[in-house]
Amino acid sequence: MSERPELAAAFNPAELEAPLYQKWLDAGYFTADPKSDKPPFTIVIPPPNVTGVLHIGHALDHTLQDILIRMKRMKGFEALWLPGMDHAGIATQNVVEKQLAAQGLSRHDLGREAFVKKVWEWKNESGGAILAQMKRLGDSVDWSRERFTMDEGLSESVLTIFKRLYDAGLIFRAERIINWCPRCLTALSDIEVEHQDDAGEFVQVIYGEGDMQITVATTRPETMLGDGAVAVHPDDARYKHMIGKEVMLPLVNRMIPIIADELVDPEFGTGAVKVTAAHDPNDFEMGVRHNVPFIIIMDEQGVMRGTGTEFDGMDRFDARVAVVAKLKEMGRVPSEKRPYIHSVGHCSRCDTTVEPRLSKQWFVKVGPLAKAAGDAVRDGRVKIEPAELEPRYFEWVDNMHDWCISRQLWWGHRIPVFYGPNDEVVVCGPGEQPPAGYTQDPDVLDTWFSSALWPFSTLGWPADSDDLKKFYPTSVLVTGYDILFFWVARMMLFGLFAMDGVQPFHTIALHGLVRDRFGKKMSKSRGNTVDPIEFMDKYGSDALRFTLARGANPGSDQALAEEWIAGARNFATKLWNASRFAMMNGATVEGDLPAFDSLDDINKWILVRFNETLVEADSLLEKYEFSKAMELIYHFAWDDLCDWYLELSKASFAAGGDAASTSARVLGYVLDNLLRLMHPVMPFITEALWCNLTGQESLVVATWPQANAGHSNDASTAIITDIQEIITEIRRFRNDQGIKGSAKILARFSNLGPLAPYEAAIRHIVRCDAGDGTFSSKIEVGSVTVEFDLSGAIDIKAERARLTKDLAQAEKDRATAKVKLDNEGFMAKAPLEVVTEIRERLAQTTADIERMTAALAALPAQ
RNA sequence: GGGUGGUUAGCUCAGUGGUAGAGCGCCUCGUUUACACCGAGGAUGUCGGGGGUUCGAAACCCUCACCGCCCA
Repeated sequence: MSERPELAAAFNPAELEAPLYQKWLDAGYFTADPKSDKPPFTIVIPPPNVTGVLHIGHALDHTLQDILIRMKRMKGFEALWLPGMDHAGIATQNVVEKQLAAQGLSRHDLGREAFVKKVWEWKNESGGAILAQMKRLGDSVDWSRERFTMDEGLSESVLTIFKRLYDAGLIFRAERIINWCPRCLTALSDIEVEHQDDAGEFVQVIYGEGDMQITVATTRPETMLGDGAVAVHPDDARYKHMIGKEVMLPLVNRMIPIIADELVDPEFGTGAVKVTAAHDPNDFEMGVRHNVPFIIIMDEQGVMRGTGTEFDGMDRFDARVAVVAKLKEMGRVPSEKRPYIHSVGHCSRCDTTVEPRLSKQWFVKVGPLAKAAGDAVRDGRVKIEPAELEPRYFEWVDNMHDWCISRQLWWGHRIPVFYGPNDEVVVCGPGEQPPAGYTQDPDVLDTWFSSALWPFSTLGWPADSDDLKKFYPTSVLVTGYDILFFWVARMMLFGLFAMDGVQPFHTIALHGLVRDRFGKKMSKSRGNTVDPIEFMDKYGSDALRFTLARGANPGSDQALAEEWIAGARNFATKLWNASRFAMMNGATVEGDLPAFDSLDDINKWILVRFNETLVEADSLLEKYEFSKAMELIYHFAWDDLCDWYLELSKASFAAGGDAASTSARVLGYVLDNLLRLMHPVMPFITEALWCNLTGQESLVVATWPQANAGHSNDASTAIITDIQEIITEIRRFRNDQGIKGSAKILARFSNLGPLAPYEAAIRHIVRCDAGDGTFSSKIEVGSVTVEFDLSGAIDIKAERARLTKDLAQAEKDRATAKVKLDNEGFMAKAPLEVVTEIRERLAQTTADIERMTAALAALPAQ
């Protein structure tokens, strides 16, 4: 056996992790080679915001990706995990604007060019804090390929796709109702708007004079100043006679028509709604249909303008109060409901109430693109895991609205559109120049526009690069279901278009959100957020990773509590100590593994159990069933290996000789392969242990464990199960009798049968010596009898209680079995193996009852 | 309003037709030379309510109730 450095007595992740990561970097293990003969396996990281820090959701997302990448790397794939960051338009601009504000400056004081320069400076100095944190977590990303959505290559991709879409008629400019954030002063796409239930008001207002009066109901009374009509349902008997006539709009004193439109719900409110075509998406639609004027009554900041009333200059919410007060004075408010809980849109970046606003913006015409994106999933080219989330995807891509892509910001990809003196429009692709005298559109593109190109822009597109040829389409996209629409669907839209119908990924593996210990959503306002860095400091990255992987059932949220992570740390410690023990006893990978048939049942059994665990866990990991795979591995390592195999082997290790060296070789094999299997989820501790065990350089580039068909279906499993049962019964007996754990007692075994070779192992575990004595009490397990010499000190009361309890359970079980077997329907229709099983149960419980009844009778009365 | 997921042990969750499971927590015992970040033993559930299908239902169907998420 070769010399190996002794393992530290205690597992100390804090000391272990950073040097190991550096070692991996230095060795270049994470760098993928496009010229390799190996089949590719590619994941592009969901690019975190350049402003971001690692939160627990990233930790989950990255852990799952790293598990897949590390596993595939070991399986012989050319594994590429491509890292990078998103420029995060609004978020980043906000950060820098805040810094300026601290100096009393706005971005306008600097001017556009200087401001953008400032943002770049900020990015270079303070951006990307998350990258160092990813190293802490152990992400095996290829740092040589790190990308940024604003870098040169990606900017070229943006220009290229913009022009192609424009030329294909899929990008257009139009005046439409868009979501406007009066604080960020920019347009937002539908999905940048979060709907919350807010406490508002629901006010009825009487429009008109004399005979021509109609009462409308609204949650936004201030917008009445911009009303162009009143709408009712065409079949509404209450209002049929008024359709086509005009009413007086109060406060403004303008005559507006009453129109009929199917969109109006006669059941809702008064059945009559005001139509503010420039400030509400539904009203806009009706406005278009009925030629209602589009009257803009607010400026960009949500201040009332141009109504020609006393309300001009008031903030929209102040105006709401003032308008209602005035209408009340006039006796025009017959009813008012407050609070009225209804859904209101908020800016996803700053939470300001969104203002629908008529505005000229650039849009992507999503119809044909979304159709292709839907079809790619429908025809199976792209799989969504878990499949239960497919309906959500379809619901969205099949009903997608045109995508507003222009943003009134300075930080981002500037829209490559130039306007001539007579409103000519020229779109410039990469390297193209506009005609002299043309001016560029001042707006930038939605951040998600460049993110949508991520799976191929990062690989060199539009150039036909080696990377693109080797690594596209990517293998799997791993992300939270919360950005299925923001990001995933958009990559499908653009990927299929740009890559001539080749999908950006084969599989979309969706995970859920990390929630607090009670399953509540984490939020700063609730104060229930957790910091993954803190957990890594305290328990190690492996523990955090294992916890998150163990909680990750496909597509569903997971609760997380600090104790769970402590538990995973305990598991790591267990693994450490078991490995130390194994190596103290000479566990080795040197020499051939002895022939399976030559082994005793204990060694056969652990090989069979490992093989089952490997096959099953491997298949689960391939199906993105991380939680179930972790559960299997955890129980194999802790229960089978530590609690049973190591304990059962102690006797032979203590005895030394051939048996000990055989077990040392088997143990070396199991440990070697278990560490390989666990490496993707716990890379640090497994690396440390495995290198120590095998003397090899690194587990990162070791091969994945091979299943061994020969290690299966063996009678050893039944024998070990019997041994476990006997040991458990003896332990129960000792416990019931109040015998101290360390105390050795005399025992005599009879009828051990095939278990006879393991008597020493059993005795060692349950601390029962052989020898002459007075064997006054006994237990029976199956056909085996164990008699004890308790020097007459048996606790009869405890023994009777135990037997009585077990007897009751056995009688209950027998009754259940009997009912089934007496049931003609069951006997006629149940499958044979089920009937056989119940018959066996009946026989077993009957025998148990007989035995326990006799044992009870034999107990001295007391 | 449309869609969708859920309701199983104190808590968080597995369990898609054949005697109810895990982790954590709880109780008892324990300084047995890997590990107290441990070991051994134990307690705890008419599987949300009601109906149905079936020899057999936590699981399949219907219905009700209550939670959640997405979209409008």
